[in-house]
Amino acid sequence: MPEELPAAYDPHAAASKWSEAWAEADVYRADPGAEGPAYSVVIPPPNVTGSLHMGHALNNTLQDVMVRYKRMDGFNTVWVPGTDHAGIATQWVVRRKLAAQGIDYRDLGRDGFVEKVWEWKAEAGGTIVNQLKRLGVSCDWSRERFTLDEDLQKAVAEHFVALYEQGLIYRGQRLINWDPMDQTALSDLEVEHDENVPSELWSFAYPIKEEDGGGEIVVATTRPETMLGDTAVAVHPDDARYKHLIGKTLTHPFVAREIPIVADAILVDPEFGTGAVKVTPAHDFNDFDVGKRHDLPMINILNPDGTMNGQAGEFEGLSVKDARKAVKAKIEEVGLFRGSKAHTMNLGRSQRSGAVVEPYLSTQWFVRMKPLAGPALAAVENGSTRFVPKQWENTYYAWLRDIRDWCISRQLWWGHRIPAWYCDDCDEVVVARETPECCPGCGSANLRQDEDVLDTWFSSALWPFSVFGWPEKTEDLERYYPTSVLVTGFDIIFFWVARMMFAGIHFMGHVPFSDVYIHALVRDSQGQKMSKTKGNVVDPLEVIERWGADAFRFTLVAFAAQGRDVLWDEKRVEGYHRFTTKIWQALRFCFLNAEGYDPSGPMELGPYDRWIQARTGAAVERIRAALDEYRFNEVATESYAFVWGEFCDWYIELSKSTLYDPEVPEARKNAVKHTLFSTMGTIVQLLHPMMPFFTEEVWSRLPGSEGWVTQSRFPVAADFPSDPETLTEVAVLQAAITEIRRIRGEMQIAMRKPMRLLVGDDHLLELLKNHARALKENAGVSLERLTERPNGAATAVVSGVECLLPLQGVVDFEEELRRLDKVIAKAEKDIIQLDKRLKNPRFVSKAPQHVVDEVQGKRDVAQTRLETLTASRTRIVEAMG
RNA sequence: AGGCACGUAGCUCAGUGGGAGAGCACCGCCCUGACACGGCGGGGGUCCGCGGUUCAAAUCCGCGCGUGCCUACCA
Repeated sequence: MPEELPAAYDPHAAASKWSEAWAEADVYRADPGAEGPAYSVVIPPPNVTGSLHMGHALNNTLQDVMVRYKRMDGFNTVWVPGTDHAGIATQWVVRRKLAAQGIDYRDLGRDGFVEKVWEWKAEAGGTIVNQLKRLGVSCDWSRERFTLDEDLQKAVAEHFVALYEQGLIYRGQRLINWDPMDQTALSDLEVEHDENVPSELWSFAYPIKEEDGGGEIVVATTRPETMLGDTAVAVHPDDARYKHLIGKTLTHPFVAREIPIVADAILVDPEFGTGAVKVTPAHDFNDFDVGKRHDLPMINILNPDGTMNGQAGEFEGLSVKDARKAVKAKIEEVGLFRGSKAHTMNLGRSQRSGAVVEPYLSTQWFVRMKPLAGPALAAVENGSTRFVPKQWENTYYAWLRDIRDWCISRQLWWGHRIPAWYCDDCDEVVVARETPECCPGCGSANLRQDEDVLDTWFSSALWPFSVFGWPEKTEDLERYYPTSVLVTGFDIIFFWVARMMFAGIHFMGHVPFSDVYIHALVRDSQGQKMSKTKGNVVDPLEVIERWGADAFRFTLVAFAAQGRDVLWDEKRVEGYHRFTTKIWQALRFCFLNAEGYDPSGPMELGPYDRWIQARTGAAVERIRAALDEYRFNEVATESYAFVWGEFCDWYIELSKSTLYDPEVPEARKNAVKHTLFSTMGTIVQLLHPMMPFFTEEVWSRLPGSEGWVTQSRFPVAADFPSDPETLTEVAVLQAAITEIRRIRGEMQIAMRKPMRLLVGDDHLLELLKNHARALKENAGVSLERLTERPNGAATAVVSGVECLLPLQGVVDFEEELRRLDKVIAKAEKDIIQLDKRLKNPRFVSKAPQHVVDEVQGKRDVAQTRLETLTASRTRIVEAMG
């Protein structure tokens, strides 16, 4: 061996060695001035305080595969990494941390708290970045961004102010989703719905005023406490039961209020419940609309913390839960209770805190979505951006077509402060990029900035261009926007993808990415979503610890079939770890046989060398095609099949017959040695996007390899000459070897027992003669011309030609008889099946000619085979007497 | 309620109109000079069910059953 080759690959040593080397040489730093078409990718920024989970690992591995491939393929490639400030999530984490130290975050005040968050960010923010690095991602770390970086804050301010100036952002009092635990507004998307929550449909009566004829009207509700905020009861205008009551007045039993009975065909389904609906405009989205239609008062009965406020009268101060109990008790006490029945319903909860979300009347900032959604919709419809797999386009369409205005203000301290100021001395609202000195309305200096921050996704929407310096016109922005592909999970198509689309189109005049690759969720092997509460979370770093990043990444790629969830199974990682071992062993083989290798010496390619070259070209083509179409699982399985199934199983084995043959001239041997090394080189190039550390380690040891594999040129199929004749010839050889091995296997004849292969057909004999040594070494047979039929022989049919393996003294004839009966049965079955089609006149007349010919050809082959085998059987029987 | 996926070997999954595939698991033989983390060979499947289109269906269409996910204001 020309140099010391360790017995096994050490993934951890290689990982640290190569990540340091690459970082030191700065090989992944993008240069906008360099040549090549741009290929740019921005990372979906993980939460800055988060840690790497399987979703991140999958997401970033797939991006890295594409980025490394394109970089090797001559593109001017940039992959911008970064992290997200993740408003609610991060605030929540720090709040809890402080609470654990006995500190109430509110005591710190806004500035003090924000300072604590920055401290935490400094401490924890590096975690996920370092974990990503361990995964081996080839990000340009010099371009790392954080969504709260100063220049990104500028971008967000620009975004907000510009939309405001264009009338696309407004401030208004609306019913919004309120999280009483975090005490902040949420967008519709941040509310998750628990399905089929058991509940009760509880009925009570509102007394009709005496002057209006007295009596009562019964309503049903799942939230009795909201009756404190009722300002009407609605019935269907056509409902005969209630028609006469429309316009009558009801007396509220607990608060000094009279409420009307109104007719509303939109809200009321006469079939449901009693057909009469209590209306609480300030605490229910439907009722809010009813309130607007009928100009009803909107009475807010809740405090921000979810307790009842002064409007609730005697119930003030109670939590929703307690108020519900108390209201029910009181209604029963005054005799208005009218029954209850079980009911299941959906319950909205805060995605983050889990608190039951209350529809809540409040003044917030909103983005007017309709004008922005239109172009974002059109861009996908007209193909400017395509989703892979395509089915996700429907999801995207559905949401944008039915979009509602986006509530972007959050009552948090951590995030982008809303660039709006209110004048204390007049009603002026100032929305500005820079802090205004004084009120433009009255000149007062008493300006207060809005206390709230913006929805985190409001800044994420800008990510594909803010990371490149927008709103400044930078060289990066010019060169790398729009980006090439966005790789992300389907769970944030609405949150993020759609919003980047309209922001990109609106501000940059161009979609932010041409492709959106949507990958699946990583689940456990039972198909369950991984979650801490279920305890089925797999930590990617532990997997890397056990098997190395290369095998781990390869597994993720192999699992990433389009449109299917990844059901994690660590056995697969073990399998792909063995794959690296296998390649390592192949490398050892190369070195063990490298003696006398002269890269510049004379070379004469043999058939096996030409064969593996042609096969390599075919593999390159398939792997490139799979990469180009994001068929990641095929990239992995095609590579695996080629390396193991063709290079190791066949080429290396066949090469031995050349290398170990003293008759073969040196030039042929030199060509084999060269082909071994050069094919190893191609293999690690093909595998590099998936297994960066391993391939760099192998590459570094290959004689003649220059530089780093990560900077080498991705293989091109055209560089590998196709050679149909050799392909056919070797295929015949493989068929012969396989056939003989099967006979040996089935008849339990060990390889070390030599056998003779008798071939009568001249053409086949000539062909096989060229491979006599390969036959000897791989099938344990010596080749002879068939002159006289031996007494009792096994029959191998190779490309339609009968070949005999004399069994005299090797095996019991009974064995061969049993084997023959089996293969004869198979041949008969084949013929019956093929005949079924050929004897069908409609098949012969209607199917394309080439298909008919193909079937006929197969039938002929099977027929010959059957006849040969039957004849052999007869002879065996005769030989046995 | 609507929408979208999915249902193929024991397990995890490829396979979108021409005789059912891979990996793992299983069985048999083999420690042959890269590799036993290996080699060679083998068994195993009403392609969820029913109907239809077609010369031909795992593949296209319809209905049904099952599973998962997304969206939705039924009080």
